[in-house]
Amino acid sequence: MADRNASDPRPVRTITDLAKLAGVSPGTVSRALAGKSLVNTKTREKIEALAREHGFRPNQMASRLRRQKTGVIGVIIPLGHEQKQQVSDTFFMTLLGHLADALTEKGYDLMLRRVVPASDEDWLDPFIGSGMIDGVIVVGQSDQFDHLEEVADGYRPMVVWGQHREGQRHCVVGSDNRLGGKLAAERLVAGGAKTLAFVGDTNAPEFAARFAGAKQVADAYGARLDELPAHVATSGMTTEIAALMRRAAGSYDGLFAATDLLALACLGELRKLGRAVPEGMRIVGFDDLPIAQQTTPALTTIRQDIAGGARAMVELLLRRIAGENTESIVMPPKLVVRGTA
Amino acid sequence: MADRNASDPRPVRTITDLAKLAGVSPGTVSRALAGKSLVNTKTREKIEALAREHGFRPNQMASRLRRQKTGVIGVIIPLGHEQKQQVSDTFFMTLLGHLADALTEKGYDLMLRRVVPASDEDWLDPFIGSGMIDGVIVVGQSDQFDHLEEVADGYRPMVVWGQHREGQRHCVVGSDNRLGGKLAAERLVAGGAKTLAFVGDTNAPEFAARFAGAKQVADAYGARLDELPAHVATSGMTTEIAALMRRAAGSYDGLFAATDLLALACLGELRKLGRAVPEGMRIVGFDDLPIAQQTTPALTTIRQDIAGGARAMVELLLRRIAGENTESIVMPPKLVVRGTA
DNA sequence: GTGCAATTTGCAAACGTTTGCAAGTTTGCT
DNA sequence: AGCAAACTTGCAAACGTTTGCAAATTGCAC
Repeated sequence: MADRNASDPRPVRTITDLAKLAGVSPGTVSRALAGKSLVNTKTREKIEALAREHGFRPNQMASRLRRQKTGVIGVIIPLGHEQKQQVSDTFFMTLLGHLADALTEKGYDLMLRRVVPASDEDWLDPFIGSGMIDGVIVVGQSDQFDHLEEVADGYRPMVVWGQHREGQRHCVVGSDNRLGGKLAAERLVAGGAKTLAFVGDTNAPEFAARFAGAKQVADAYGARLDELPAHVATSGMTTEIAALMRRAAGSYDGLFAATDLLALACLGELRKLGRAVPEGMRIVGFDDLPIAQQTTPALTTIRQDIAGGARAMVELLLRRIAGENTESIVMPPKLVVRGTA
Repeated sequence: MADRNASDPRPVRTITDLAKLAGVSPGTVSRALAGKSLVNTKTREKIEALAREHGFRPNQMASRLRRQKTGVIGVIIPLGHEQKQQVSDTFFMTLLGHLADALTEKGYDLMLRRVVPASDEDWLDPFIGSGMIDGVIVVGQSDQFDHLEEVADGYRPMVVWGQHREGQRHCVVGSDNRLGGKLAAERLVAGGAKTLAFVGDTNAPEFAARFAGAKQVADAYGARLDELPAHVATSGMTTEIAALMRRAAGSYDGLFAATDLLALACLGELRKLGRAVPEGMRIVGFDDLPIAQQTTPALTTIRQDIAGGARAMVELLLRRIAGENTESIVMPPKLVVRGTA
């Protein structure tokens, strides 16, 4: 408590202050605090003690400027043109949580930015060129596939979460959405469903792939698969789904929802309409968010390994920062059978 | 496209490079790019054009060091001692989303850090003292109330989300949890419930206040209110709640869950046990997360204004950074009546 | 043309670290 | 003792900006 109180006449702010106090040069203090082996154990201990006593921390801004390395990874979330689309999208937020953990573990800090590409052509470059971050993770491709390709040509340390396309140039990590779609459709068909509907907006590449996979299976089994465009915006989603379900309840016996959240909404609406699940309507979701276990009946869904994906993105990014060239990673999703299909 | 391609032999990296190109001094370039009025319109335009052409952005690290201002706000999420407690806690994540929006709007960047105070005594100071952030927002008090008080004495630009206690020294924004608890209990009692249980861990100050409020009402109406300690960890929560509900189903006719997520779990388990809601058991949650609308029956709950809270925190923090002294803000929650009570 | 104010610019000193190099010190060995 | 090798330390130059001050330029009125 000695010198730490607010009335301290001369707080120790810089490494030079501390050096004077310890009777050594700033350079030595720097080395001591950095834990380098070049400094005598006794002086190091003295300096460390002094630093602790005065609550001194070297200024990161200066350090990072000098070392030309920020120790910060930018995480940028492009929001679709539907303004507040994913304000609280559980999936992205969960991914973000895991990213934070993975980055912390590797000693990096995380700088978060949410942007609306539609309203700002130049959404990625200012972040990249700011000199504030060593690399960037883009969470979701939104409708910016081409722009990402372009940026990737000139900026190496970038990893994107999203859908992989043959021959693309930006490094991406994501699930095999097509496979996921197949698994979902297979499960529905296996349960006896013959007329299926895909609930979701196929403008997003991920969703389009899920639909394509399901379509392939449906065709193979001679089942029908229609597209029911629904938006993932949290507010208003309920009423949209309600209308959709009223129309759909009679026409289909199997639902493949692009997202657990959508599946959840469908489930709720169907129940209100008195339609039995899974007997009258089988449902498969996508993501396997924690809530999927909580519904009744619990949601049958396609599991994405979010934590694993986050770890993979971080690892890839660090390798890229180190100068390596990395391939994209496509992770296989898994069918999780519960009560709705 | 002229000089921007990768093969550019001498990229324009520093303000000095650009200065040479423009035939002026670095100082002038700096002033021009900063939009100061001290520079001739013609030279400014020339410099701006050049900057655009070469895709030049001044290095933020250097700028911030020099100006002693980072333009970054730290957001730190203390995780309870139950390690992965809120890995994907929807409430905190939603709050985070709104914080990101509010900060962006004010021209600040957001630096995210998640810490486990239990395993690291010194979780807040390194962030504060790093010189990387102009201020910090702490999302949730966890069990660190005293530590926050201590830090607040020496560090002004800090705002905390959490529970307000009479005479506390750190600036806090949060809901009137006690009032929320009262509203919940009142609703339960009004529906005819006589033996109530609070589901949640009262070690967290927020939850304790919710319990206290409910207790007060229960006492006033001569109803019973027991405490059912349950943890909010996402994994394992389901089984814990399952056990709890098996024991509770017979003994109570009203449940006040500390969180919508808990309420959801209870609802699911009770349904499995064949207990009718709300007829056999009335339930009130807390938060009013989007999912609360999706359950069947939809969840009656206590609504917190998350977006408003986020905006308030940011505004308060900026005022504090500017040197003002600010009072805490306690926001009144609202009862949202739906199907479970 | 001269004088004086108003504009524009350049100069150079910060901001607080890190680090290559060289000087200084200790240690170990003959 | 003497000398080389190993270990510690100090010095000073970066990192890329911003900004107070002074110098240079311009404009304007006399």
